[in-house]
This record gives sequence, C-alpha cells and structure tokens, in this order.
Amino acid sequence: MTQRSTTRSTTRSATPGRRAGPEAAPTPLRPETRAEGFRQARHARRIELSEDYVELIGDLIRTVGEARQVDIAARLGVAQPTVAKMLKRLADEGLVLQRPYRGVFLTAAGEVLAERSRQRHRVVEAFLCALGVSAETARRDSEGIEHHVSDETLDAMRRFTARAGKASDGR
Amino acid sequence: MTQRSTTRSTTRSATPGRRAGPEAAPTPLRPETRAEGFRQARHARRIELSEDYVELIGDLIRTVGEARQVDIAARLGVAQPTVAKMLKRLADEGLVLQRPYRGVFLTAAGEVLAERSRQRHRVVEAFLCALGVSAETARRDSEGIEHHVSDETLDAMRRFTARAGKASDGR
DNA sequence: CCCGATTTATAGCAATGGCTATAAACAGTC
DNA sequence: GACTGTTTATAGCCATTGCTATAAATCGGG
Ligand SMILES: [Mn+2]
Ligand SMILES: [Mn+2]
Ligand SMILES: [Mn+2]
Ligand SMILES: [Mn+2]
Repeated sequence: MTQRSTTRSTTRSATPGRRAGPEAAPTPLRPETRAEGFRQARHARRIELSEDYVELIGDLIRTVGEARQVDIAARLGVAQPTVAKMLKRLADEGLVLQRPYRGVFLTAAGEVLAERSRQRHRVVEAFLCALGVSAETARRDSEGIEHHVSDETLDAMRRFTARAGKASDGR
Repeated sequence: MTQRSTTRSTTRSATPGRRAGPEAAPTPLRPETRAEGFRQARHARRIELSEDYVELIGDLIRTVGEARQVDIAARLGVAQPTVAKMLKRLADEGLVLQRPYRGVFLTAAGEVLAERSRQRHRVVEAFLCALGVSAETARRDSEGIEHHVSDETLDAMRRFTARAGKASDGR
C-alpha cells in the first residue's frame, strides 16, 4: 500500500476532513455506497425486457384474445425475429409457453410477473399524470421509469396519487 | 391481406367499436403509439452509460482532482478493464480525452453532457426526497430513473420540489 | 387438395457491456 | 538506478439485444 490506490479510492472520503456544515457540499460519498445505485440500475436493466414482454403478452391475450409474434413486434417496435429469439429465452426461463403458430401463453410464473409489472407500470403512469405531466409524456416516460422504481418509491407514488385525486376530486 | 395480419395488428384498434365510456377500459392503444414508449426507453438505455460516465468523471475531477480508471471502476462497481474499454468508446465519441497513466478528462462536449446529466440527476434525487422517500432509496432509484425522465417530467418534478420546500420551510 | 398470404423459424451479423487473466508501463523508495 | 506495488492496457471469452435475409410451416379460400 505505497501509492494512492485503495487508500484514496476507498478509505479516504469515508471520514472527510471537514465535517459537513449545514447545507455544505454533500459529503463525497463512499465509493461502495455510490456503486450501489449503479448496481441496482444494471440489475433493473437486466430484467426490464422480461417484464415488458410478459406484461404485453398478458395485455394482448386479454384484449385481442391471443399473443402472436407479429403483434408483439409491432407494439414493441422491433423486428419479428427479435421477438422470436426473446420468446425462446422467456420459455427457457419458464415465463411463457409457446404453442407453435398458435401464439404465446403465460405460465403461472409469467402471470405473476406480468401482473406485478402491470401494477407497477400503472402506478407510475398514474403518478406522473397526477404530478401534472401530459398523458402522452406519462405514457412514454413510465415505460422506462417503471423498471427503476423500488417498492418504497412506489408506495410514495401511490400515496401522492391518492392524495392528489382526493384533493382535486369533488371530495 | 387475406388473413389477420396488419388489419388486426395495426388498424383494428385505431377506432374501437365501443367508444370509451367514463372510466371504462382504457382504449387498447394503437400499436404504433405503444411502440413509442418502448423506443424511447431503448434509446435512453443506449446513452445511459455515457451519461453516467461523464457525470462521474466530472465529479471525480472536482472532488479528487483527477479521474483514474480504478476510481471510476470502484464507484461504478465494475472491473477496471470494463472501464478501460468504455473509456475508449467515449474517446471515440469525442466525450473524453485520455492521457495514458494520467487520468481521463472531459472534452467540451463531455463537459456539456456531464453538466446536463448531473443537473437532471440532482433534480430527480431531490424530487424523490421531497416525495417522502428515504435518502438512501432516493439515491439508488434516481441512478436509474434519471435516464428515462423527459424534459416535461423534469419540469414537473422541479415545480413539485420547489412547492414542497416552500410548504415545509419556515415560510 | 392446392394456392397464396401470413406467420414463424433459422442463420448470420454487429454492437454493447460485462468478465478474468495477464502483460506492460509507471511512480516512489531505497 | 533497480525493486516493488499500482495502474493501464490487452487479449480472450461470454451473454444480451438488436438487425436482415431467407426458408419453412400453417391456414383459409377456392
Ligand atoms: Mn410496463
Ligand atoms: Mn417498460
Ligand atoms: Mn447520474
Ligand atoms: Mn444513472
């Protein structure tokens, strides 16, 4: 431990020389602490697609009666082979069941994930609307945001939306 | 156009048979419309890393004096070669400048992106706090959410945070 | 029962974002 | 100026997510 290395990278800012005054620079943050956020975001990115797929498949089955690759592709804005490959992966993961040329179906596990995802998506979208964002923007932004919202934040959003609804409602 | 195809996939739900009553099922949504959200999310995912890197590099330069690969890696929670490769890409994109064994620096373009990203990140994090989320959760969730927030939503967040601050403030 | 349109499947390609293992360059210390 | 530990660079490797082009399967009508 001769040069800078771990000392600076990890230990140094743990106990900063000057303690934070009121409203001072926000205390540099330990590297490990900072990494937590990035790790969480990377994890969310990894499962994002699965969530969007099962949610969309569930929607299609309910509204159209079946979920075909072409329809999934059209709604995701990707090419059909992209969907085919992804469905294979989802089948491997036990989230969907493919009946060739007869559409895709959700397994029990898929149904659970779909419902959880749909719920969260709805909360986020409704929240954005309650916050005063236009319906179009709420729809578009929520498609990405939903995957990065923890349960705690989701709860806060729910509370706010409910409050806002009560306030603007007749009562 | 004999079978189902485009008819169902694209045209069908454009003008649904039953017009939406008050608070009825939320009108199935045209496939193209739905695809917009997914496209926006995919786009955000593509530039997410660049944003996080330049923001972090700027932070390091300001607080530590220089941005070394090891320090970036520690804060992102990834391995150093991962950082090395990414920095090469960022250099190709004209966002950073590498002086071998002397740290990374931001180009003018990098500086601009970094500042914009940092700003947005701050707004989102402060907003989550104002919403009543714990500081830790706000820090972690904002790391992912920030990249999916449009200007319109960002504005709404700013307004809310300001309002909340005024409300709880002495006056 | 065969045709034509639609839908799926497959092959092959590329970019991205991770990793480990290892070599090379550098900076301080003696 | 050589040792030694730190930092960068490089060389593979792999998984993921997208694409195009093309072949195969299916289905509804005639
Ligand atoms: Mn969703
Ligand atoms: Mn989504
Ligand atoms: Mn950020
Ligand atoms: Mn981020």
